[in-house]
Amino acid sequence: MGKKGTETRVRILEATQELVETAGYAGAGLNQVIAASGAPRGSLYFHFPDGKDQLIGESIRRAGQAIDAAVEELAASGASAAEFVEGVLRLLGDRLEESGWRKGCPVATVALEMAAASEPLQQACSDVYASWEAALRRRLGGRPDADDLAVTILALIEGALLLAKAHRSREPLDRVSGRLAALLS
Amino acid sequence: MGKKGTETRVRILEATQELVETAGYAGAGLNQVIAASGAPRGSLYFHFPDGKDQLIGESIRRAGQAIDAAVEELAASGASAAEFVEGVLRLLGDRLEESGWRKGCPVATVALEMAAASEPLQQACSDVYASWEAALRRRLGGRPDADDLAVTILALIEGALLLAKAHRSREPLDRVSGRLAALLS
DNA sequence: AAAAATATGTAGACCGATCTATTAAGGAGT
DNA sequence: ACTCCTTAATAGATCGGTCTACATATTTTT
Repeated sequence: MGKKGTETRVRILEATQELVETAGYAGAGLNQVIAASGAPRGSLYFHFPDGKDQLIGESIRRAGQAIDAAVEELAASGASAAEFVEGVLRLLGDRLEESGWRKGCPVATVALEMAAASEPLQQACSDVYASWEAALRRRLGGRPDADDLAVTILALIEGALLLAKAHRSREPLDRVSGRLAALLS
Repeated sequence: MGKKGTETRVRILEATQELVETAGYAGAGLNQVIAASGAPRGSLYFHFPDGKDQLIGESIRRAGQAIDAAVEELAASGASAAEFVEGVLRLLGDRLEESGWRKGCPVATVALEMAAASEPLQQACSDVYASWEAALRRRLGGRPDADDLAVTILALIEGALLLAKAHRSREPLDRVSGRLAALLS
């Protein structure tokens, strides 16, 4: 794959990521992707011959990895487990607010839309969540209840992010932050 | 409003509720609503002259009240706070699994899709969440940290429901259930 | 009570816009 | 010269929404 080709491919993926996170699978049109990325229609189908499903599937996995990397970085520095999770909530809250309440969880909307529709996309979302859960479990390693706790923390983060987006306010994130100590005691 | 008219209005709302919960705002087409409800196009626009936004707004609020009523019923019977929340999780888990992983939170998908789009719909979702939060706060009444706790429990429920739908499995709900005691201690 | 008049609701054809996807041809890079 | 990639026209389906004609209740008038 040539240099130019790879660049457009990435531009298309980035535009898709952005649009899907804002409007979901059905709400993000390929025409919008084309307009936002600057790539023409034919290029889209050259790089993603299987169409919208392939495009969004790849963009979901890509977004998942980006969050994964950011969390992994936080995991290395944080002191206590509670401080680490607080850091994640702060990071996601910043991202959400700075984007004008558009960028919450890049997977959630598609996961909800596609749970009963496209098998491959449902799988992509499931995989991303599993990978985040694994990252949390590693960070909480050692505890006897690390499995339950990792799922619970992930649910708490996702739920708080959902409420924050719905209310257009950081308050849910902050309030949840304050209850972490009890959960991780 | 005559009897017949009210009946079709309700049939339309019920069909909308079902479709929106499965596919979201953009994914639920009015043609599908018409087909599922059996009502003709003209009736839809007679009962909901402001179109799709009005239709989905009303259906969201309606669905919110239904969940509210179910939770209120549970609140009366449950013994401890933890047992009460466990009951809610069991109820929602049953609903989700029995529907073939289609019916999770009737508000979440639209809330995520519309946070940065339609103001009235964003408000509708925000209101429904606020009313659920108030119901939880009432049930937890007395505790000094009831405010924080209500938001945290709601986030936990929403997050667990999201993960359960994404993975098509009750496991997240069950694991979260097991950690409630620590949170509510 | 019968008839006329007025709401109330149903029915579906139709509109322009937009959707995803395909196609055949040509330009750019190596 | 040959592959990689872009370009834009186009297809066919579906989208939300409007419109007119019709049927069915409900009330008003005689």
